[in-house]
Amino acid sequence: MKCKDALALDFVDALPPRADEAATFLKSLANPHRLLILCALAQGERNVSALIAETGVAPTSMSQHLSKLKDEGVVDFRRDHRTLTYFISHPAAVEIMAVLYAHFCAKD
Amino acid sequence: MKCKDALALDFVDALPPRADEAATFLKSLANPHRLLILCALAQGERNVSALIAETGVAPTSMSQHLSKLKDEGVVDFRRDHRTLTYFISHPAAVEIMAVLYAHFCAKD
DNA sequence: TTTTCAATTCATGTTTTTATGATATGATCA
DNA sequence: TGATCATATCATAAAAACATGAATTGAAAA
Repeated sequence: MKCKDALALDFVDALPPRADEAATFLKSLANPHRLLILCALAQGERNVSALIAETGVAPTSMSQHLSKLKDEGVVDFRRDHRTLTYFISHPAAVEIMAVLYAHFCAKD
Repeated sequence: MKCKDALALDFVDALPPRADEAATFLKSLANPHRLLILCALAQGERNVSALIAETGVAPTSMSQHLSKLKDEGVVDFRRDHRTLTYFISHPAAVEIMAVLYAHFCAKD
């Protein structure tokens, strides 16, 4: 039995009871602007102004996206002087981005 | 430099141009019913009736979810007699479920 | 060839997501 | 303490997602 098969059988049983939770988490990543934000944060922590400049997302929209990511535990922030510095706080987010990278960018 | 760091720097550059595509794909997984469907299909191919019985999702809703998964290339089907047999056709879907399993089920 | 059955499509209403402009907070600097 | 700057919240509208019942398709069996 291959490792991959064992894994498949495993999560097939364990995931359904957590489907709501898992779907809510996935949904918090499933937006192009939030992926851009997370790509920026994957390079290192950033304050909101830097994220706005780097991604082109409008300020109000940025606040809402960050708020949603924070609610879901994907990011967190710390206050630095007058600015808020955000960073990725959920390792699964990075792992999922790695899967997306492997399948949407590294194919060729 | 660790492998993880190299990966991070890599997808940070390559993913943004594909953010729309990647987000659309993630969105197609980001629903509790569709996760249930995919967990069932991860065990092996299934026809629609079996999926309905196994997941408790209503027929019309099932059709719509399968249609969305098919549009995004996550599943495909083949016609067997009078029934349609669906199966997972996108390896990234399984990889993402594995990440969800690892973080939402295998913590304890 | 008529009926049956698996599955889809249609039509509709509800909820959720997203964007945007205006306003508010709250820390800092003059 | 009054102005300024970073960021968040409010209010609203438009778009997308989701669920459900009714009608439809199309292959197979009677």
